[in-house]
Amino acid sequence: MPGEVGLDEFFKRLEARDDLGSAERQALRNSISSFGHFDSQTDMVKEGDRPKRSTLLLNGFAARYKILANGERQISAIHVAGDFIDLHSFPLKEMDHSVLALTDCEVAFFPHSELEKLTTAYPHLTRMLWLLTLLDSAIHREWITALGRLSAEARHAHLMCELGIRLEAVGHGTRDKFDLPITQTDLADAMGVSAVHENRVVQSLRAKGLLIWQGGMVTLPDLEAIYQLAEFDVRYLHLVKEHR
Amino acid sequence: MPGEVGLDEFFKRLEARDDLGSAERQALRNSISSFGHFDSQTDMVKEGDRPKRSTLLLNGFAARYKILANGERQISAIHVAGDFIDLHSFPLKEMDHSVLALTDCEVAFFPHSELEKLTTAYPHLTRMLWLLTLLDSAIHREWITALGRLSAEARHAHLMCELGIRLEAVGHGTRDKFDLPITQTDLADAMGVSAVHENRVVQSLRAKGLLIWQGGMVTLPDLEAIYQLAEFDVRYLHLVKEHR
DNA sequence: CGTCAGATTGAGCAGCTTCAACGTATGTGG
DNA sequence: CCACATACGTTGAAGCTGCTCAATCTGACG
Repeated sequence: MPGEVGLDEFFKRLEARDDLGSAERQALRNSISSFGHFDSQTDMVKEGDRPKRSTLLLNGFAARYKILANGERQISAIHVAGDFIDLHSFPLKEMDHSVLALTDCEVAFFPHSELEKLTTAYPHLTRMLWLLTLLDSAIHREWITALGRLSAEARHAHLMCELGIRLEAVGHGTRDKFDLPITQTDLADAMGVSAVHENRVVQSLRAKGLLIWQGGMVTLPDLEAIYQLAEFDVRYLHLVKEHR
Repeated sequence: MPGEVGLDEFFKRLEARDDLGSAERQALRNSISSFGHFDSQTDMVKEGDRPKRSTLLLNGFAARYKILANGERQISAIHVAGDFIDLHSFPLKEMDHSVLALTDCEVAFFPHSELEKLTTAYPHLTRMLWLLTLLDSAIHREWITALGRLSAEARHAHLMCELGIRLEAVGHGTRDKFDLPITQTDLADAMGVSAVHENRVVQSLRAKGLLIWQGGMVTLPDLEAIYQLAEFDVRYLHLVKEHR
């Protein structure tokens, strides 16, 4: 495992929703077969793959995406440190989309055979892993709402709000200031707009004093205002610790 | 339980992905606390609710939705017979969206206490329930792609293709002919367009000979053509039986 | 200093929206 | 059995959001 990254973000993400026992934590650690690295802009898994392991993102940013007939790309999820990028491939078996490293990424691999053992021996841990995939699902629904009914500007604002909270929850920055070393072109493919329009959206948010974004660092100077513009309600991220 | 509905659709939906043992089937049956009915256009669960049970749709159509600040509605999922409408509330605890009965609905209730027992005693069954929520997730991703990158016409076509397959898989009609007793206004809120435009989309698909929709019955006269228009690839529904 | 990826700008166009009206089928009360 | 109400579908016209194409700018890097 690279010296500077570990499971801290992953455990923080889990413990934000429910306590883990030390046996559970150890069982998770023991389920890791190896660690790895992906260069920026390389595929971590591909549509049609049948992974024998799931990949936990320790550091960096990744995106799930599909390519359309005309070559356009739609990003359906952006993943940060502490997220599994393909835990769903454990029950689902076949990937129905690809996952791209948006930056250099450090990862840990969990063989499905080990995950299956976990589901037999640790029911509560199983529900916690299930929960992680349900959080992805909740975020998907929020994106659907944003894509269907919000303007591109509100949608971009919404994503900034979401990433701030998600990154803060794993100790990477704060809800109003965090690293986001990815391009406007990548964001455009998540927002369902052209790169040109995405740029106009960013400029409009800047002009309104709601977004500072330079050198891969995002600052949201007026959280209350951007939350209102984005109709952002943090509850869909389920950051409440309780028995799961 | 009403005489005309049962768990057939649910078991078909599961068995399309993996075999169930008779003990597992029985355990599922025994987990039902009661049956119920919802009138069309009533909420089955509401955003903010903390359900103590999950609801399996035995018959009818339901939709997950969120309401926006300006009163607009976005539907993020359409559920058919055999679908759990809120299985995710078991690990997630709090509903981050509401679910509406689009038609009269017959349901079965599974108390979370019973589901928790299942996750302790039946690891494989637990993974199958997990799988069901992952199928919802896969559909969410497909909707995100459609909302972000397809025209309203292709998007509507895509939904027709999807519903055909999903309904066929539970024995309600065939992929090219099935009941869909819901309004264009409801569909518009799923497609992320205005009711007026949704109507124009429907007419355009009719004019192209790809859609017949009258009296709540959908026929897709040229499956190959509509699949191509919609860029529909059935694989995201994971209708493959294998060890999960 | 040249190169290249990414960001920015302008201009014209297409898809979808809004508003408003009208059509059509079904049901209900007098 | 008619008068009316209601829900849903359909149509037209004007306007805005976001698109495409094409060019230009900027900063990082070899």
